[in-house]
Amino acid sequence: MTKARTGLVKTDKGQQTRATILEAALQMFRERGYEQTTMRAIADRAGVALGNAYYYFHSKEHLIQAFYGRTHEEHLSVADSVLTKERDLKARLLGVMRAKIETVEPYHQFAGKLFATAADPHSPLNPFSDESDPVRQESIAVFADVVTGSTTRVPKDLMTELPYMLWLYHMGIILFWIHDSSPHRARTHRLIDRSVEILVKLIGLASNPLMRPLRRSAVRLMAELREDVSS
Amino acid sequence: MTKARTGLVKTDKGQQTRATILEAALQMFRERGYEQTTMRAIADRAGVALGNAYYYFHSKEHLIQAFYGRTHEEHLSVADSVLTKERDLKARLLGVMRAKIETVEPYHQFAGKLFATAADPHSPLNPFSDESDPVRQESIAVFADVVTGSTTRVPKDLMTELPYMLWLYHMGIILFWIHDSSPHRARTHRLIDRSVEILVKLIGLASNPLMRPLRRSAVRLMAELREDVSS
DNA sequence: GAACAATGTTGAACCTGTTCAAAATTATCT
DNA sequence: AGATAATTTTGAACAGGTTCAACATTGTTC
Repeated sequence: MTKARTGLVKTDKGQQTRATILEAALQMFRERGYEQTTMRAIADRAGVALGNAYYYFHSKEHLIQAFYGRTHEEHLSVADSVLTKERDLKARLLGVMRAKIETVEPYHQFAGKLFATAADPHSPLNPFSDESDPVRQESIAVFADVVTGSTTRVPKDLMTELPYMLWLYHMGIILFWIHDSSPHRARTHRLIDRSVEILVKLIGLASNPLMRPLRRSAVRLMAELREDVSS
Repeated sequence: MTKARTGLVKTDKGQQTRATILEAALQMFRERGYEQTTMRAIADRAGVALGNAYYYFHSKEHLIQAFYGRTHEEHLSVADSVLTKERDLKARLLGVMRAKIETVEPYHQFAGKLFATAADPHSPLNPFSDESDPVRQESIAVFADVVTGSTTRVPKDLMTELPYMLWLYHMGIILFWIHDSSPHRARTHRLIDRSVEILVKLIGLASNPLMRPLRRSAVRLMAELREDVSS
């Protein structure tokens, strides 16, 4: 049903051209933002014809997806180095979240457009879409690791859903970050600090027997949420 | 800083033309979706020249804003009738949420694009932007009413932030609804049922002295979130 | 190496959102 | 009414994303 993978590359030369175009695009996106960067300009800087850019990227939006994958990989590696060092849940979550923000910072200016495109359910960039499933799964796996690799014990039923919950939480933070125009993104950092603290408290509380009914409803709710997404 | 109000209307005739164009637009959006509807087609159906549509709506996106305002008003009135009948917090919140979904249902098909546009921080449609402030404030006021008009007592510090929290929650539900392709939007309705139940439980728990520290951090977090938005 | 197929590249043409100067209409004033 | 100003309407022109048929290059087969 969904489109084929972006870009038809069968040759080394093809690979090379594709990379050149992507490089040109990301560079210009950083320099003058998404809107201001014209497909013609990208092709020019890459030294290819306009049509050639479309041979490798079905649309201007698909260039965003490439960016997506790139920062994602970067985040994976930075997050990984945090997760091998720390055992404390709070430190782990904090580290991963900070890594995310830092990874993505150079693109703050055009991240808005990115997210906007991504919000459209018909867009392949949509974080809930089939097409972004691989990236999403990896992302969720990171949050699973955050919890399982920590010293905090989590009730089994919650453990099933917690990674996805944290992923959603992290999407919320990204949303805030996009709107954050404070110097050095200070507010986002403060928000992360505070929200992580609360989350960790909540996760701690979750084991309390008093919390059981609430926890169960929350878990069931999440399960349903996920079901909808993947169907 | 921000643009003047959409559409410069000084005359009855102007008002009339504006309405005709908006009507044509919404109708076509419903029929074939946002993307498929061309500004030229809208102008045609409204029986005016292309440029004239732009005289009343600065851009195609601004037509969405008009739609926004319209469903908003409709929701206000439906919600109001619920809030005068019911005293029980759960029933009130449930009623308001269901009213929202029903109001917005006819536009499900192009709501995706709507939300996508809205997600861009530079867009005037952005629900956090100055330009949508009036609508947002009214919306938040509804949720304030939901709580204060109910029989449930809420700690004062929480009460300050709760309406905004509920508004955010409602945005989340809308986001889910947009992605919901189940028949009759069954999943969204189930999600509302379950999440409202949880929320009401949580609000009940919030008065518990044990919850005080957590509640306080949550409130402070929210206050900060809002601050960022309005600055 | 010649013939053929697969892959990559080109640029003109198309579509649609948007702008704008000029024209038409309507309101206001004397 | 006539003159003048304000408002509304027009359509041509522009810009940038996208498509596509033709051309060029590279790989494969005999």
